[in-house]
Amino acid sequence: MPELPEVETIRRGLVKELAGLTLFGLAADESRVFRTSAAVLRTALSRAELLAVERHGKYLFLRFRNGILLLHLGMTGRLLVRNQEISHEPKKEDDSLPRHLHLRLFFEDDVVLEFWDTRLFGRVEWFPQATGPVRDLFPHLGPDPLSGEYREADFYERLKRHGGTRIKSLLIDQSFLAGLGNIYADEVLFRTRIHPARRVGGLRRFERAGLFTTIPNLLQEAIRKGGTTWRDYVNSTGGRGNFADELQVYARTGMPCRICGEPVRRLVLGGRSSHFCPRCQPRQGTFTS
DNA sequence: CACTTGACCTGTCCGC
DNA sequence: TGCGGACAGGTCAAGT
Repeated sequence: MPELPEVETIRRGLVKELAGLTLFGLAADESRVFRTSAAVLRTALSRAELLAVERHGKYLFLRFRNGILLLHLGMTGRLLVRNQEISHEPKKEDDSLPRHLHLRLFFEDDVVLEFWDTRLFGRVEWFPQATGPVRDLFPHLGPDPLSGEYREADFYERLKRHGGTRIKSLLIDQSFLAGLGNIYADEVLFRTRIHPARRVGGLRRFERAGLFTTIPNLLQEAIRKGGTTWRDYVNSTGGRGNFADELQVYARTGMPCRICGEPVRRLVLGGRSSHFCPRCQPRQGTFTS
């Protein structure tokens, strides 16, 4: 489900609902989302005060005094904050969890954080004794476009190293930029009028500049709308995001382009669907800035 | 090294 | 109603 705007929306929700609370227990299943065993988690996270909720790209982190818990939602992961009293699900650590619910974190004041994931592409991992920036835990990730690490000269410099790559594939490569996924990559390319199959080396200067500014602007706009609910995504209170109304090309195959009326087309690149308008985003590029 | 493909999972939808 | 295939917002390992 979630790309940067959805993860950021969840992060803000968790800050609001969990900040400063102490975690005193957990229930976990044996699923493959766990990179750290439940026994280790249980030991590390008994009586732990939540200090901060942080994010880099699509990676979400719960910071405690004795370490950092990584939560990655993969394709279908959900994080839901519930109140114990109204939750009908297991109330004790040793009760078994319903299908697709993999982790429950019990906080004080009857607050419970639940991690659900049907497709099991998500990930839960404990980094003991981690006290530095969360970014250091994943050095192979590229800069987060909403962080101070995202800088114009560096962006152009790194684009140069991937001249033979199709721009769509590069935009969703998390080692190039952390945060864009299939939806927002397609939307960025529509807004910059760049055909997804074009090679990075063939982009013109105004197109590279357009990408640099459009990427963070689009992400911010999506965050303001609470992210995109397409199929599975919901925020930490179970609510939907409204950015789906703003999508110009993603999942609009065959529907008229909102700018020129030409039917939106779909094409597979690097195994992923790409949606674009063949008139607004010609393969050979546009000639105006 | 740069880049592509397939695997990992489950669920839904669509055509027959 | 059932069955097969295509498709799904992400990452990772293995292939060319």
